Amino acid sequence: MNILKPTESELEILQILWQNGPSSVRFVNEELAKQRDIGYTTTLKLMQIMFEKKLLSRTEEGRYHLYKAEIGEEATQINLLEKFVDATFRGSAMKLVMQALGNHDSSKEELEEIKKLIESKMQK
Amino acid sequence: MNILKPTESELEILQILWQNGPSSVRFVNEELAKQRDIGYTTTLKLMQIMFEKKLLSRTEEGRYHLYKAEIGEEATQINLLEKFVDATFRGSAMKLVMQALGNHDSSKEELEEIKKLIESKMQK
DNA sequence: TTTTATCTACGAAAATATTCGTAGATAAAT
DNA sequence: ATTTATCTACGAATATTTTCGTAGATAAAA
Repeated sequence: MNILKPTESELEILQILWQNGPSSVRFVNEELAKQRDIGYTTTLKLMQIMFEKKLLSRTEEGRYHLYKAEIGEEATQINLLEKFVDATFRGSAMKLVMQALGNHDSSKEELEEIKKLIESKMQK
Repeated sequence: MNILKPTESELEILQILWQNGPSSVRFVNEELAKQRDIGYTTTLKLMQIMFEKKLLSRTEEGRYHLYKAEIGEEATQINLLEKFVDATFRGSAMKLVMQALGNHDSSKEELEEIKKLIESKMQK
């Protein structure tokens, strides 16, 4: 569907919408403001631009708008991951995985889950 | 040492220097030109800016300069990975690993290597 | 009904990143 | 020795992203 790469600010907004579902500008702005300084009209403008780009859709709910992410979280992650692996790890997803496993603590359950995935892939 | 986040163009240049060792602007430009349209003075300017930011160092070799990456490849990867995981996977490195494993083919040897790493982590 | 608060639309400033033209110096080629 | 090629430095134009002020509309409060 969408091949656009969201900017950093856009991704922040998408995250909030993915986590909370369709939301008003006011709500998104308040969430963003928890993380950093940002004015209401800044958030509004960003979301309007994203609407033009079709990254978001919106419905009129009385006087205000309810915005909804038009691109899926997982599809976007895959898309961005692809580009990130190319740019940072010269295309080697394995290098990235090793790096991520090496530098982030993870629970036994998570490791177990990954192990299972690997074993299933090794079958083939 | 360096906490700066290189831009996309800067990362491209760093990759070339990491792969080829200290290089002239001319060489870096030719490598970049293989990937996309870019003029010599554009590359020069980028590298001069990176020199100012201390991302690169340089030595005078006769009439021209030899540039060298001042930040390590692995340290940079770890740094960027950290930010990427936060921005794209809300901090869940495991999600990223699963996604990367799921969407990229990998050889039995590579999978074996990862499996070993996981097993060694599970010991603890 | 007048004031106050809250929303959208819009334009433009500010910040950041990328691109390139021009000038001056030096080496290489003719 | 003159021309040509190649290098650096520098400034500025472009492009992209982020930020916010202002104006107009409508609802809520006083």
